[in-house]
Amino acid sequence: MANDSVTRRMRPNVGEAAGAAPGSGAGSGSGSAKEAQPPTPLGHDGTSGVPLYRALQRRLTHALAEGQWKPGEALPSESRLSMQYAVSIGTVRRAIDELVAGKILVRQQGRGTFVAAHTADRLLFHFFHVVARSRGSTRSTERPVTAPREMPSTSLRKFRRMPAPAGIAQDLGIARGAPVLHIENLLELGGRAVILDEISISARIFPDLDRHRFEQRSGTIYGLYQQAYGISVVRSNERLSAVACPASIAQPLGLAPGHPVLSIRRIAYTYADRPVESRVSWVDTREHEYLSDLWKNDPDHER
Amino acid sequence: MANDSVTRRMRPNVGEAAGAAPGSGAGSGSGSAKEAQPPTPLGHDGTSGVPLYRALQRRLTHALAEGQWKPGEALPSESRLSMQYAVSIGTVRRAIDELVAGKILVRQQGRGTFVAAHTADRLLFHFFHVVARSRGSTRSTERPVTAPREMPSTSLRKFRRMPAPAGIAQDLGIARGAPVLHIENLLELGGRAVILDEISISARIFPDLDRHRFEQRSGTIYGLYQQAYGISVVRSNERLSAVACPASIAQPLGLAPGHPVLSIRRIAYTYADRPVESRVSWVDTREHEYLSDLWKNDPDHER
DNA sequence: TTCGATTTGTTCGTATGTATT
DNA sequence: TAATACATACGAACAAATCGA
Repeated sequence: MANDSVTRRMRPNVGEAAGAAPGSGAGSGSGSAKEAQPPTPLGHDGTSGVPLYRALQRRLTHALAEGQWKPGEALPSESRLSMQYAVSIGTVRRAIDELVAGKILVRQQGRGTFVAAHTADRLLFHFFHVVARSRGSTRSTERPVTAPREMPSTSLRKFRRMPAPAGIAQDLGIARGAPVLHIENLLELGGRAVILDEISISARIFPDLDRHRFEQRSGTIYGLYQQAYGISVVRSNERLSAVACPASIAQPLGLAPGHPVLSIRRIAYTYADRPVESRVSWVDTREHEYLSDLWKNDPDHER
Repeated sequence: MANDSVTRRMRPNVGEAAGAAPGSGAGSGSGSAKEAQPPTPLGHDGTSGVPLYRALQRRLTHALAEGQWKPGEALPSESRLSMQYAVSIGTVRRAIDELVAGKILVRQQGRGTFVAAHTADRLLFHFFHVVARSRGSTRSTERPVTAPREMPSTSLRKFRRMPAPAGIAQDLGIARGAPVLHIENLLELGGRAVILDEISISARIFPDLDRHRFEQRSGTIYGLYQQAYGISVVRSNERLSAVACPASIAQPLGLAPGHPVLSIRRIAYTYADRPVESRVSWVDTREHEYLSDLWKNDPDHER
């Protein structure tokens, strides 16, 4: 079998929680420790039942929530992280794996691991589920569901500050009556008004956001949340129903009142499952439909 | 650096594609080959750019499609698979990982890895997305979205054989006019008719399925497909829209014709993305809604 | 353009922990 | 108790992509 020089570890990190003289360092030869940060061991006594990689994952998630690395920025390399946290590189990879699967991080071979940013692409494929109605999905060519999604153009219709109604307060986890910003946004697809969005966000989380700033944003709304307020929407939860269109909604959509529309109640969350936005979308599904591909995964979604 | 005794491998499996005398077996020491099956190396010349674990994953998927292991049965253990395919156990785990994530396989520590079966639970959490309308999602208690789903009771309304219309033929990837079974099923939730399903399946894939066999099934419909015909639905794709309820649908649902209903077009697929079923569901969303939790993952969904 | 350093991706191997039978 | 099987963790080597000198 050869090779007994390997340090016979027995849980490397049994230093109990805080404190723990860093220099001791088992594993990975003593030398070359120059310039290296003192390792910040995970508080992990091995008896807790929590796997190491999950503890690290949690640590990374918290760091992300605190904005330690900005969207688009690179995390420290895997080898650096493995040193900083005194775990093996495999454990680091495992911790990152799930964050990548959740689209919170993005890995690029040869470059690094990056915090996912709210680009138009991401929005389209991860949060925007309304597509042109397709009869005859091409088939035969193997790539059935990469529907040619289209970037909507938006126009702001209302922007006002108001006290949170009960339902929205509950959605956002804030007190009833707390100030919220209520935004009404009309979305066009193919030159046609298709969706009316009613967006509610806590005014405390988005201070000094006003009509002008909202309209002058350069990218998507979630991009604005992220770039201007450091809030990354990473997940959303939607409940759909078919209802008769209220008159106030019907008008901007060019529908007769009472016409069936798709009503979507979405709650959008940031890192620690904290709600950020409550949104009701009214969708005219005469020419469009809601696509729920639960789920083609994305094993091979090149590009 | 010490330790040069490690076998200097250079791609173990370079045996070129088919044929390849099995006995030659590079890697994994010569001994202990008793009783072991001759390894069936993956045709993998290392230059193809296809990772080993993905080749193995494909191999496993094909084996599943052929019914090599029945639903509920255990696969060979990871160590056995690693011997059979002459890859490391880590590579086996990696290949299985994605199948587990896709709910095609289920791992149980200490027991084995099993082919997912269509139990009621699986149906409810993976394919059935209509839940009672919730105002005030409990919040506060950390487990927000494990909605208390309810098993629907069903009653068959129609069962007939007919030539496939164009749209359904396309959905199912069969010739127009080929025989299909068309099934109409009414679903009740809480003693109330909520969903009308119109199901279309190829009669060639489900020979001798008749009204009686369909009604006498013991479990879910997908369970019937699986147990009686060896066809496992592993994925589905749904397109939703809001429409005015046709009279023929309105009647069984106890709705006025023209009332808004949610229309869901689903195509259900088996292993190699082969379509199995085309279904249109009409949902009365006055007391229920469609839940699209894209996606809470299921990192910690104990139970 | 080439080359080397850096970083993620793949594969192997080993040891040990924990659940099941 | 012992054997089996999956789960976690570590480490090594090499492949492939990227980027700057």
